[in-house]
Amino acid sequence: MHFVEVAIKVPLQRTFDYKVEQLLHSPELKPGMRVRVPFGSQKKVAVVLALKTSTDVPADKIKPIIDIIDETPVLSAQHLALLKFTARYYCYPLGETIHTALPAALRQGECPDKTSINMVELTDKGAKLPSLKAKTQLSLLKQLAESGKSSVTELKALGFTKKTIDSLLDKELITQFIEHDNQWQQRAPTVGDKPVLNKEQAVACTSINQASGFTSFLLEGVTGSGKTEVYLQCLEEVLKKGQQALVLVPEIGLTPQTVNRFRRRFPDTPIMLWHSALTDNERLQTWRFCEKGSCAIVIGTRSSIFLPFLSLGMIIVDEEHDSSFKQQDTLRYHARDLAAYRAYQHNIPLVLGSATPALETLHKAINNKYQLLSLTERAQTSTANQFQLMDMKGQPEQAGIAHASLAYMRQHLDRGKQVMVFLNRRGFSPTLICHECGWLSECSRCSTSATFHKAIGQMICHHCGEQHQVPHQCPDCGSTQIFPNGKGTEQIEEFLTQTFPDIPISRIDRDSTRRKGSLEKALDDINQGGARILVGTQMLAKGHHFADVSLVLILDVDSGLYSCDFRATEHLAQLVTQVAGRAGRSGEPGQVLLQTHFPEHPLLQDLVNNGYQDFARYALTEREDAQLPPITNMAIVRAEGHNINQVVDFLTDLVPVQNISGIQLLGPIPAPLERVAGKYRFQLHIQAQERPHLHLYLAQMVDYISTSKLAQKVRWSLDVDPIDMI
DNA sequence: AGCACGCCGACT
DNA sequence: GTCGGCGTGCTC
Repeated sequence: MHFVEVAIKVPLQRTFDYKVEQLLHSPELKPGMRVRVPFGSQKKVAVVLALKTSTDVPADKIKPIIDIIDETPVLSAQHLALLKFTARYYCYPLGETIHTALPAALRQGECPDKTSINMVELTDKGAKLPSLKAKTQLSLLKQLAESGKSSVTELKALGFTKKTIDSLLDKELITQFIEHDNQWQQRAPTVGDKPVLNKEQAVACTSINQASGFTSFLLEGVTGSGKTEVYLQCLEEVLKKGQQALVLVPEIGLTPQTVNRFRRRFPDTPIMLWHSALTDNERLQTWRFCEKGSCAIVIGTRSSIFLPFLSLGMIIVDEEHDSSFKQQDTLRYHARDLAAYRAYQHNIPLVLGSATPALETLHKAINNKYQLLSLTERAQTSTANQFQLMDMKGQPEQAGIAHASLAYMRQHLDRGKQVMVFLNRRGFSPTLICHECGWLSECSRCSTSATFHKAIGQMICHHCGEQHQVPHQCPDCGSTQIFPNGKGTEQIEEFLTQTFPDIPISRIDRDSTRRKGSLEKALDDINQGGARILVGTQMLAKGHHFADVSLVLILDVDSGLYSCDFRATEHLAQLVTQVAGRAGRSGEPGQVLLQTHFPEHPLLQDLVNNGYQDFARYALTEREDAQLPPITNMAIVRAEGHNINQVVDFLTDLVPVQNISGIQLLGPIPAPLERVAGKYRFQLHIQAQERPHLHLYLAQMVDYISTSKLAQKVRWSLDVDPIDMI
């Protein structure tokens, strides 16, 4: 008699055994294959973890598998090991972990093997970029001129229609061909034009290329220092060895410009993209191409860390500090940290690149776990910025902008430059206040305010989305004297429109870019010089290049200085540095103004005078003193429910699970937003000097929770290595 | 998480 | 009489 141990997608910290009755007649059953099994009263797809000749399950309980789905495993032994590690590290059920890693098409039943892709490229006629009346057709030609070739699905993702493609095919400006999954013969790549590296870049490339086996590098390079060029030249060596590479990028980092740069460098190398907008079929296709070795480079967001590779030669994580690498629900994995495990597994180099490395990464570099490579020279086109702290104490101001700041804005605008104003709060004002009785607009379901959106005349809660009409009168005292309280981007835009009536202004935030394609349109407009003042939130900070911006004004620096989240200053410094990187790219130095009431704050002083590199090292010593991550290791148990007592009781019950040495517990404490969408939220912080202690404790705790009756009354989740406290 | 089983209230 | 409410317990 033969048995199999399988993982099933159920929220249980255990696996299940089945018997296999006619093993002789079935094709060779191997770990990583999917089987169909009876489960309770239902049928489910399960993944085989191991074959065994005995089981602890009593004979009257064990059932036979129904059938075998795959002829070859969907998960290799190594891949299975990665997923087992992930499940254990994040204390998440293995079946659910496998479920999140697999593309939807492989989650249930058999699926057709998609092995070919429809591609298009320019014909000789098309390469001359003839003038066309149709604008979209012309821009498609331009895109192809940039990228070399492109799959039809990718073009559709960029907003081109089948009609546009068809008419270009009719005109014989482009031609269509099929790329099969065996077309990449793992041969030496054709390499496009490449610049000569400066000394630091060359040192970085040599170090990475000479690495034998698993080595982690932190490529710490200021904006404009040419990190991407280092990636490209390292990738070239990987391709020459006939190996594949994975390039992880932040969610907003997957722009056509980035991708085109890779395509132009390696014109005949299959490069595929992986991001949330792919359809199930496209995901399956990319998955298959990767596992067969038919795709050489994947550029992908967080979840591409779970792709299978035939012979992975390198993993690159660009902007490794970016928080989008950490999944914030269900399986709360960090793609950068899993990348480290994968690189170790495959015995290959890992390259983490950032101008503003996370303190976690820097800590490892300082302790020689990662090899530090610094790029300090800026390329010709960019110059170092001048930082200036604008002391707001006693300053006359309007709409939160100091008069002195306005004077600077005018100077830069008079010189024909663009100005960027940055405020991390959308809407007109975060609250409305009653002048008579002090009433504040609050969300009825959350412990937070309802934000005033003037343009659409609505009050909106930014946490639960609840929306209602703007009140004419105070709901408490009936007064009509109710006013906006505090500033949002909408208000800044309104004020600047009045102050600079002749200057076109563009506002970029989640509200102004809701419509598909509107962000691209706005960015285009800015780069054409159509808008001269840019007002925006986070969205403005990342990735986009604005050559003519010479002044950056950051309005709400102080909110990051005194926050309950110990990572707030780190994030503020990263943001300031990234925003500042948007200025001064056209040759002359940019100016960066930080408005603050605390100009003497040591962290601000350090950041402004010595830059992020220095700031980060100082911030690490603060974490050391406070015994916070990354010096110590942390996990948070979060719980929420409509009944506050059930939530608190659940967490309180966890505290004395076991006294394990080296564990500190804090809580239950209310979450920074105690009530969201009518639910109460509390958390328990767990900290340990030693990681093994933490994991021992967590494993035991999760085990205990599975037997706890109190757990059934609340929604709970465990966050290992949390990056924010919410 | 599903789903079945089970034990109480209001309906044709 | 029975339809259906959701509390409790189990899934190899």
